[in-house]
Amino acid sequence: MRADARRNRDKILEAAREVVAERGTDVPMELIARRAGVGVGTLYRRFADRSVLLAALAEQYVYELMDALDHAVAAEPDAWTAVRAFVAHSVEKSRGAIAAALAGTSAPEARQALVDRIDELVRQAQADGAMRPDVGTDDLMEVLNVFACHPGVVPARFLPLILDGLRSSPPSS
Amino acid sequence: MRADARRNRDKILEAAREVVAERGTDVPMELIARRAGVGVGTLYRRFADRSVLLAALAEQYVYELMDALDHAVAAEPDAWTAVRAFVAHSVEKSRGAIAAALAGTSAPEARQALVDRIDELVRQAQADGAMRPDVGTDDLMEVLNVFACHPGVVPARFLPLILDGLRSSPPSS
DNA sequence: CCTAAGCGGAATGATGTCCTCCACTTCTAT
DNA sequence: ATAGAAGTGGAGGACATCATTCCGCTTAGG
Repeated sequence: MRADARRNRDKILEAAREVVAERGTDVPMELIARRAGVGVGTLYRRFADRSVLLAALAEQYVYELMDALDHAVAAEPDAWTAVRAFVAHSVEKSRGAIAAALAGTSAPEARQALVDRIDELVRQAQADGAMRPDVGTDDLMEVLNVFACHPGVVPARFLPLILDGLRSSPPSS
Repeated sequence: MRADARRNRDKILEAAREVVAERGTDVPMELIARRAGVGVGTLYRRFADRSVLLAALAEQYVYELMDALDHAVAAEPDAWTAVRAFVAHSVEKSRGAIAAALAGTSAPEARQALVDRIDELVRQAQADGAMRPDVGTDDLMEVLNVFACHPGVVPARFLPLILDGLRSSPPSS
């Protein structure tokens, strides 16, 4: 593969990440191409069609999220703090792409591994008594997904509210 | 206006409410017509185009939300409890249509009146010390909007979490 | 029973998007 | 330096989706 081709491929993936994050997975291909500064022809040369491009994105994301999780766990001995850090990082960093990564049909085994690891951490946080026992990893994923699919909301503003809602023993009224 | 025509008009509005709630405001007109059990021709006879239909929906909703608010306030002496009741009712009852009602461009004065009344209640709840002082009516509206625009989430599951996050003095970690 | 009001849904035309194709450009190995 | 393989851009064909119109038929209701 020629060096310039590789560069373009990277630019396309980066552009796709941005545009998908902003406008969802069914954004016109031409927008992605333009954002990457290439023609649609080039895009299609690298990714046979939209689904292939999204699959590549998804795979990239799953691995990145896995890394982020590892870092959070390594940096924070407390499970709940790690969950917070991971969620905050993921939402801030990836936005819409999370949807593609988690809800898409690509790389199912890697995705499952990620979900399993998150689940482990969630159970720990619950065992520590820091997180409500009546919400699970699925709920966490759903929250991520809402942020992912709803570009309008400002994560910095709402994430703390939602994370507070996930904590244990809020005043009961 | 003939009696059958009036009936059809009502069926169309009801169908539009359902379909818009499920799939958003840019749902195909034919779907609305089919759900109502009429032909598209009939739909267009009553509502000149999509924007007119949405405006009618929006107006209807704003008044309904206003009613719901009145009821919540009348039934609950406590402001925060009333906020909870109102939000829960609105989300459960209207879903996507809230978006049309609150974000749309129709009936701006009625909408403003509604927002003002909600704001009043929120301030009261905050003055009572039941609701975080660092979130306002705008945030509440945004939450409604997220539920409205994201048909995938189950309100019964997530609303309590979010409302808990809006409450005062959650444990601080 | 007459007729104005109403009705359904095929037809039309406007948009918007995917993806192909090919004449032209750029790399890079020799 | 240069051949030619690899890469590129973007116009355009094919297609799908919808909004809206139109008109021959049906029906309410006086």
